[in-house]
Amino acid sequence: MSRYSAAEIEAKWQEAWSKTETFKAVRDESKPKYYVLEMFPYPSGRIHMGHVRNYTMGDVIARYKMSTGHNVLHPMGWDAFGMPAENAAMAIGGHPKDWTYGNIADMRDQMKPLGLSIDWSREFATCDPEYYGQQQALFLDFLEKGLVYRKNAVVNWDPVDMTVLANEQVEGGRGWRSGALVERRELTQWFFKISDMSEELLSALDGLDNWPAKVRLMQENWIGKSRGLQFAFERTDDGDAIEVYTTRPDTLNGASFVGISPDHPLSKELEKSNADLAAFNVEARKGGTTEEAIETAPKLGFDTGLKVKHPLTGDELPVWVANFILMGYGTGAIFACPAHDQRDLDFCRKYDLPVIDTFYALEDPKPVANEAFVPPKSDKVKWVDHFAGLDEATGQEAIDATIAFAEKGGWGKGVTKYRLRDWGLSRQRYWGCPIPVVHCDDCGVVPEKKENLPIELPYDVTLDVPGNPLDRHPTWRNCACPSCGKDAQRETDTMDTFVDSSWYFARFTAPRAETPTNLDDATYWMNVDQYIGGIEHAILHLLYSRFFARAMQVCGHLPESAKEPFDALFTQGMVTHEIYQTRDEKGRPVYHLPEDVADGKLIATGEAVEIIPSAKMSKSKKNVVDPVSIISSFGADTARWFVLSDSPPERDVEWTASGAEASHKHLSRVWNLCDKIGAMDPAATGQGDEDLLREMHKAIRDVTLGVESFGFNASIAKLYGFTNTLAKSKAGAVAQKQAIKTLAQLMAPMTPHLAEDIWAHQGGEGLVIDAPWPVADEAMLVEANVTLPIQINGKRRAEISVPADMSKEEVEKIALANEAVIKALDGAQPKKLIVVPGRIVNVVI
RNA sequence: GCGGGCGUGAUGGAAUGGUAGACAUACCAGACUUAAAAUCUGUUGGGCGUAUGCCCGUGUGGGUUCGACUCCCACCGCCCGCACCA
Repeated sequence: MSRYSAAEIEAKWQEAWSKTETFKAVRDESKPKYYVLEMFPYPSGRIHMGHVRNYTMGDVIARYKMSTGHNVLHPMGWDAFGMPAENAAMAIGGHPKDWTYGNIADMRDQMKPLGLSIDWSREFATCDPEYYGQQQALFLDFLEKGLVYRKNAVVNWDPVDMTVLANEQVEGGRGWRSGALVERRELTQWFFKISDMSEELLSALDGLDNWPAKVRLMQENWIGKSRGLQFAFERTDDGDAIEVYTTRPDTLNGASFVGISPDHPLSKELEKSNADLAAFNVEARKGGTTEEAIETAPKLGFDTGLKVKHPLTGDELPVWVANFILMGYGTGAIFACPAHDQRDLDFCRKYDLPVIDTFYALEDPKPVANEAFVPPKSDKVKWVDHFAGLDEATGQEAIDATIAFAEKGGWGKGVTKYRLRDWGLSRQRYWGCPIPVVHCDDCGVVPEKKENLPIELPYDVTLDVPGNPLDRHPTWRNCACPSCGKDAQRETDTMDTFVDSSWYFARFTAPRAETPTNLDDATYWMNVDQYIGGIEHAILHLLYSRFFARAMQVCGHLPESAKEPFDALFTQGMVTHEIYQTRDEKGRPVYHLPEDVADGKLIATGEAVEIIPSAKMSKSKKNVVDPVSIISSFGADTARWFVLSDSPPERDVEWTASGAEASHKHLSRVWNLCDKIGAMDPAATGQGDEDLLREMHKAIRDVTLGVESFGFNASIAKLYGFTNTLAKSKAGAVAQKQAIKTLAQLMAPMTPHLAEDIWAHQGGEGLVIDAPWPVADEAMLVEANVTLPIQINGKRRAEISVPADMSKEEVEKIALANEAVIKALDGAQPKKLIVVPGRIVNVVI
């Protein structure tokens, strides 16, 4: 008997698929199309287990759909622009382009042995000029349609390196290289007008039934639609207005001060003549630009000395500058109601400002001390003295009444606002798609002509000093103005890499087209029927892609039907691994590679290691498992089988060596089983043919259900079960052969190479990938009898076996005649008797 | 800080509001073997008990229900995102 040799059969079947061009996607109107896409990878140079899991899931879907008669598009590409290439160039020398293309070649080589059903003829990288040139064309189209504009925005500024920093380059408020305290600084930058589509992007979420509810909710919160009151406070000194926006106008009577952002025009005006305020603002602008940094920074305030008049009470309120007020949201000015907002309360306690209660809990009317009273807007509360005449009302009722009251009085109006900001796409970096515009002294900002695209990145750059090398390139910047022809200068900012990934799915439908898309191809292949990727992309990437699909439709690059580009979304979990650590003499952790550890001890020294379970794989923690070494020792099918088994796809899966070995053992077992059945006398009869086939049909039903509902782990559990049944079966050769062939088909999406080999071994016709998916015979699934548990007061005490179609009344009779029930009742009548047909009996005593 | 999620044996996990622990790992025992590996078989949530069986048990505390891992409230822990990481 020969042994299961993954290396041998995997190479063989990959060659067979390649020879027949099985995975080449060609338009075919006679079949339903199916577009399955996994989020494309960043070419770091090494694939990791997370990739294996992500692409295997997509591959299962793709292969399953092929078997069910679909014309499948399953492409692959590279999200190839971005900072790591520049960082590598700075750290180890070399050029971002060479580094990136080298990594792509390496990763492709590592990925191909997985046997994925990918149409490699459609492959591209976002750093290919053919791709980013079309992206530049899209930018110009968006510009023409008014979907792109320029305005000022804040960036992280490193005052020592004199360069813009990404958020991830700010560590604890300091630049990662220089260690200097980071400042927020304004630059003129390009923006996509995504906020114009806030309402559309929000309301269309309702139609995304096949997206996880949590992702829709996260997007909804991110867009952040709010209804509030906009009105002005009048300054007592010169009568000028300070416009504020509030979502809690009902608390207006509890206002204790008006707060403005350090970047509010009034604050900027005042700091010119107020050195103390100027110093305060410098301090307030320190730190990173992230919302997290701003929200968690200590709350600081500065009393401007100005006063404003409360529009209702006429009281004077002080005007403070506060570091936690964002210029980018609302009007950059608020009024604070400390009694009903914890942040305002902390601020007022710190600066000794008054706290005025505007409502109390119905049953507990006590003034606020050090904890703000913030009930849900739907709770009824008791109002201290509400101007709109309310006594007991919910917050929402009071908000509505206040807005109506303000509009009637003419001093304010109800306004709908969105938290969603326009998408800043400018990056002061080299390794990205150049923004195709030219700055001309006479004509201003001029779009490049489409015939001059792509505006290619120059190769001759140096990355040895911080900053954007395009800025200091001697000649690349110089060009002729596309409008007047005079000497002009190129824009040196490049695009955010999110732009690259916001339309690649559309490009895959016609990757070599001379325009961004080919409308016929896009109409045929779009939408993506199943998109698969990490939950970390739940908001930005997916929201930006939804915006792009709409903007591309406006420009005629996508059909109307493709404006929600992803019909179904699945977010998969990570692959984790234990971390093995010891401590050095100072107590700092020292990490060890999995291969250096056995039985909880270091192999070299025998020292015991601490084990941290279920940690995200990371190089610095040394808990990475390299798919390449797994494939070379066990084969791709084992790796694929393992990452699908055990954990549900949306959750993290922990890689364990024993689990991988067990997967391999199981596949060997299946292979041996195939060998054994193949050697049976074709005429041999046995016992239990019917039972085996019954189990086979149940396996077909359950495995299919698992694949269709992303329950791959459940499918695999069923396949284990069915394999065990088959291994123990004494059935005749015909039934066993049918069973193993069906097993091969059911395993084919997960372990395609092994499945092909078994299929061929058992004389299956053609390739298993081309064989139609088996269909469960309903008649074989019907069970004659069911086992019903009998509960007494909700606890299982006995069980009975009854015909599946037995009436409720008869089941009741049998249940009451049960020994355990009679004993428990002890002659009394049951209080209640619940019979759920086919499920359970509960006797309440 | 804000938004979203997760929490079940030694371990990964299963369970349309209906028998908690399917399937797998690990451990233990047995078969085969001169022996080991490989393979096969069996046991295994905790406690009490010879046993029929009984009690406890799904992060913690409450609630809804005939019945809760599942629904609701509060808390604890961990993970993801927070607009220049991809």
